[in-house]
Amino acid sequence: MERYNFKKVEDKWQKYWDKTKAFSTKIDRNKKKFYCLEMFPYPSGKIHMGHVRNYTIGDVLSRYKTLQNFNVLHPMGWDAFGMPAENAARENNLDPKDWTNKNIDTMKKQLKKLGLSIDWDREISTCSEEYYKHQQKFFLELLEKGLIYRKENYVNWDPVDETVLANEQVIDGKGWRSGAMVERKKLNQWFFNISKFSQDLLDGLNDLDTWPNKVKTMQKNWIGKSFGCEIDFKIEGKIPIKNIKCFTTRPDTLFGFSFLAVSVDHKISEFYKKDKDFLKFKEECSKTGTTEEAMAVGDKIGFKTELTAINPIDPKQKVPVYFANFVLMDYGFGAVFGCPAHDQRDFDFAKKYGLQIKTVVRPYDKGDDFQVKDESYTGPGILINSEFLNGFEAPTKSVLETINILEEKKIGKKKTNYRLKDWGVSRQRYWGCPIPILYDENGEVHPVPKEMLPVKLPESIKLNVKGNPLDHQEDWKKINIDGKEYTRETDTLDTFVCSSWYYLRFCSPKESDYGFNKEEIDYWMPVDQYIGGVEHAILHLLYSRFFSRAINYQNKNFDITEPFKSLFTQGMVCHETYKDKNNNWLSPEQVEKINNKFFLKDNSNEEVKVGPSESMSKSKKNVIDPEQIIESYGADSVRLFILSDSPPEKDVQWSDQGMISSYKFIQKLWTLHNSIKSKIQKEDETNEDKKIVNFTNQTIAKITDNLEKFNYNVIIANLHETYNFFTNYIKENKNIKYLKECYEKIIICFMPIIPHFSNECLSDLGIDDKSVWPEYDLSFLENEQIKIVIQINGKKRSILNAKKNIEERDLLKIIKEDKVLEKYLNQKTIVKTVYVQNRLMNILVNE
RNA sequence: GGGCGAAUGGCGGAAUUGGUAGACGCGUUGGACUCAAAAUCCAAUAGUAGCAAUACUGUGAGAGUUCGAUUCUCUCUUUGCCCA
Repeated sequence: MERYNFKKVEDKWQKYWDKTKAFSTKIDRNKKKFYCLEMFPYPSGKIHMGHVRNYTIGDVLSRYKTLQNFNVLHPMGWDAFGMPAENAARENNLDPKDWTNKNIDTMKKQLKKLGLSIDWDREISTCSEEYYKHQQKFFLELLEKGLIYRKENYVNWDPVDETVLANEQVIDGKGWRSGAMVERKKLNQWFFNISKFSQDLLDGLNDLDTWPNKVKTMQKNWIGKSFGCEIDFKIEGKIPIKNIKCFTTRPDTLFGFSFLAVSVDHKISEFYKKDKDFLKFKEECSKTGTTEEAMAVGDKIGFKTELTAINPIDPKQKVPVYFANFVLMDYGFGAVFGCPAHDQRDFDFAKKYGLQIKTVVRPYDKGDDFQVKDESYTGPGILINSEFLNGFEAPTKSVLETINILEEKKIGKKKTNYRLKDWGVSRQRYWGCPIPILYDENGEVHPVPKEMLPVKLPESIKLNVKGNPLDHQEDWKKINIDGKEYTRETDTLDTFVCSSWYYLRFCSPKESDYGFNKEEIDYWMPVDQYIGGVEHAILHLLYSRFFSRAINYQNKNFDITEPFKSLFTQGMVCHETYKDKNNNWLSPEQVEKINNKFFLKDNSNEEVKVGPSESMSKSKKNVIDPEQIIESYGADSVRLFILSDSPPEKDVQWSDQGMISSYKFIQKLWTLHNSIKSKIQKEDETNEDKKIVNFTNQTIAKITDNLEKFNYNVIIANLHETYNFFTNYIKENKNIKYLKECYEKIIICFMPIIPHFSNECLSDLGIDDKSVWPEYDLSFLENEQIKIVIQINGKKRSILNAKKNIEERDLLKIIKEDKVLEKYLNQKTIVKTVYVQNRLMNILVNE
């Protein structure tokens, strides 16, 4: 027997799949379709273990569905625009396009080595003109429908990347990519009107049964629907503004009103723009970020105006009006009424400026003399000190009742508010999709005429400039149409726009007139299974759900609101972290394990500090390079390992031991295969023992079930069990009638996991590769002996063999004759028996 | 501070959804082969007691429902993620 040569075998099958275009897909109305999509990668240079895991999971599913005779669409592409390319190009004096395409080349080769069943004919790259020209058309289409608009707005400005960030891209007040503290800056921006669909995006979640609840909850919180009331406050003061509108979710605490706070961008700020103190204050405010989090964490500061606001339900009460840094212009109306006793933020503010703190809610277990002291009380309770509102249960009843009263008195109006804000898509970068807009000499907006699309990115551009390189490209910026001078929009689109519709493009990757072709969309969409990291739970998934709605809006050719029918979020690949004595990160390659302790490879005297296992990242150096691993152990071994150790939705620990053991296991399977093959070739098949038929049917049942439920780690266990069973079985039985048919079925079961190996085994037996997922039949078990657990008073005392479906009284007879059980039953009365057929008998006896 | 999860041997994790807890793998220990090692193969491996058959304890802690709870309910502890 030849040792299993994975290099030869994997190379052979990969070439075969390539040559026969085994995974190319066309519409086939005789088959049910299955669209399996994994989140496409950013071409950063090389694939990492996270990709290996993500794409292996998707590949297992695709191959399984193909074997089940589905028409499977399993495409791959590149999320190819973005800052790393621009930065790398700037540093190394390259063209971002060349850098990106080179990476795509490398990564494509690496993915092919994993043996993925991908239809490479549908490969797309978002930085190609072929792709982004359609995106520009979508942009104009959405603009026409009124779903895109331009406004001057404060933005999150990343001073390192010199670009605008969406709120979602600001994490802990820092840019998600650069990590720099985000600043506030006023800029003219393009916005997608995602908030128009707030309610629809929220409702849509209800239909996504097979999405993880975690993700749905995150989206729900992000959309942040809140129910409350808008209240008009009369204003007294020197400025000609009579009213300020506030939105509140707690109108019931209106009697605890002690100040009114407005955003520095509120329209009344117009009247203070010559006030030096105010301008100074405003400047101060711009240092805090624009996120809610920055507001909550940062210092609460205010600027007192000479204005007073009148409490609409208690006109005697007049309170000061402040500008405050914690009030956001784009939430509600940019004005809030302050009730310090029952809002911690208001409480901090009131303490700082010595404002009144009036308690209007008492906890259930306190009396009406309850007073808020060291912190606000935000829990439930009973309204007090609130005149006609006294006695209402807060907040359940009091909010609704108060709104009714305020509406009656024409002071307030019921209102639903959403936290979700419109999506700012302008980015001051070169390496992105150009926004197809022109400005005339008056700054008026004009869409680029359709026949002039795509607006191509200029080539050989100087990147080494401050800000947006496109801004410096005068010959590109200026354009003359019919004798009129225009200036191009130099901002490019957020790369999240590119990934919001790529799932549509995969259906019609070659369609040249429009982003997709109706017939193909109707057949393939929606994506039946989407697979990716949970880190995209909000951004990418919400944007995609928005985008399909935006296309759908006023478009008779398109009828898809939810792009992803099912979602699966896989866990990360983790590895221990290592540091030397100077706290520098060390890569696993620099470390050597001796007697359970870790030392430097170069200097075995220095012990290495071992840190917790964390998600593999370049910065912590705890990465394992997939290419090297595939080179040493083969794709099947890697696939086997990456699936074996943990459930796919959880994090998995990288383990060299585990990797080696997966590799060895493939070798063992090959040995087994050869033993089985030589048995099969002997013709004297006389042994009619059906144990193997039983085992095979049960195993197929288990694997089918585990595949459906994404229990891929358990399938690897099933594979080991199968190995153990077959190894023992052929040792015991010399000539076996059912071996061949059972073994063939079993190989097919493992095809999704280890495709090269399984195909090689089948072809080695002389079977072509047009395999079909095996059916199973558990009725085979009918006359089998099965094991039944016997409990006495709920404790397991024995396991008996019995015929399947044995009657209770027959089983009881056997129990009474059993020698082991005798001592538990002797001289005792049976009070009750509980019989679970084919599983368990519990006998309750009296002492 | 709020929301949602999670907790099972030395480790990663199984458990037909209320029915044999610890499948399968890693690690460890012992043995075979070998001059030796690696590789490979065989065996053992939750804890306590026992030569053993076996018995008792055991799924973060405590209660409850049930003939029976890792699974359902309540309280608590620890921990993770998301939002603030």
